[in-house]
Amino acid sequence: MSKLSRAVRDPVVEPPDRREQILDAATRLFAEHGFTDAATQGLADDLGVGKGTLYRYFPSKRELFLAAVDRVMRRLHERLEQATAGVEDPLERVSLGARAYLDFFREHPESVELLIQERAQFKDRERPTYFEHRERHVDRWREHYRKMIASGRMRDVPVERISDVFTAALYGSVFLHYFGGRSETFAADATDILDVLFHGVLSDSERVKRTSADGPGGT
Amino acid sequence: MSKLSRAVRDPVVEPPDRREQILDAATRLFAEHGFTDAATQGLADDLGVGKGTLYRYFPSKRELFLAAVDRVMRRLHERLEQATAGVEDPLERVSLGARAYLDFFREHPESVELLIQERAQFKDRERPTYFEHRERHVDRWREHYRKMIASGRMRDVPVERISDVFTAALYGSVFLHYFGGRSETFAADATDILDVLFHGVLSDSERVKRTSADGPGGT
DNA sequence: GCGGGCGGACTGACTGGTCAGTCCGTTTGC
DNA sequence: GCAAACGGACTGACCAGTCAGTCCGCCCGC
Repeated sequence: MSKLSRAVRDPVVEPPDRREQILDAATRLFAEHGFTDAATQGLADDLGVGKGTLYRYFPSKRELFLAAVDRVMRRLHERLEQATAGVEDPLERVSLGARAYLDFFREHPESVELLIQERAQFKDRERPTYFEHRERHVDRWREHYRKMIASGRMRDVPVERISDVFTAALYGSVFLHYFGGRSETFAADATDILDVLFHGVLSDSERVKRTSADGPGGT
Repeated sequence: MSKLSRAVRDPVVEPPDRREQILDAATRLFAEHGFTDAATQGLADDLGVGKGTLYRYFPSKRELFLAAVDRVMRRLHERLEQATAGVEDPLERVSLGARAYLDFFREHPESVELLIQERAQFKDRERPTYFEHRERHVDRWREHYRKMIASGRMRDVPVERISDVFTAALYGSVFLHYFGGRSETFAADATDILDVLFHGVLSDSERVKRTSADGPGGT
């Protein structure tokens, strides 16, 4: 009886769980010590399992690491999806997306570390995980820019340029903020970044609605 | 006589030369293989010297690496200085600076790699080299923004926000461009980035001079 | 029911290989 | 001839990955 209910509720420790547990601990450890300095023995110790067990779930340290990075990126994009779900207005969507992007990395600084580690340690990879994921989603964002240009809400600038600069600003902000340490001071707030970016991207008519510019000037 | 003049001009193979040679080779090697996978033996081989010699100039692999990073950053700032030397107009200075910044990293991709490697391998460092250098120079840039705000050429936005977003966009652009591989497509061109950034930063009056915005829109 | 045995999840000591850093013999320049 | 500079063999630490063995839950034959 107790045996049966146990079998249903807590069957030994079902493998999928174990895999996730390993990924959790690995993410933490890799983020804390870096790929090279994170010893698999330490990971096993953290989990309270034998080292051999790790290799039952992942063929190598490298694959384990990459699985952790991939999971992080999947979660980022899920988060973006959630944040923008049901919102129709493209401008609103972009704002929410940017905010969610920054929030995600602020809430999960270990994700930033993992991206850095991937770039640093696996130079051989044709394309880092970050880009693989970005490429799968960037088109949707560009579509929003196109719509806004069509409706006269954005200046007619190549959408690739818009998305590239947006990405660069957000990406750069995440990294600088994460690196810089002095979290409070670096512009991590989406509002600040969007303020600057939008006023380069929005059409005049859209722009005057949200800003009070001032003074004359000349070159 | 020849001894004397030689002692002054070229004492033996002056250590500074040898030191620079080592740094050159180390920069190349670290950038190519990453810190961990760059073996000091390989470096010695590249240079055609014994491994012991390296340790006559640098106390450890770590110090050697950090010296290389530091040199890179010094060179970047020299380059920025040069690029803007003699130019009075603050707007012009900022443009030239941004351009020089991107050019520098495009011409020296190994510098990007070194910055990544530093962050990845030396998590213990209070502040990465990049920031140490940035902090020594950022005030000057902010001064330009202040001037432009005062003269009505920029919107009255906190200068910290301006410099943070500018830095983020440039920094992000360098990294994305470097990572992304497909160099041609990513907006690495300063003109594109500045176009977007300036129109969020410049005052209306300054803005109308350089853009033709269009169409209406509304939220 | 019940015991024997089967499968497979798990363990951790061990191996093989890698390298940073050392150290002393040698060479070079004066 | 004597420093100072150099070379490169050597060592000690470290660690990913392995594998022979253990342990435990379950199933099957009685």
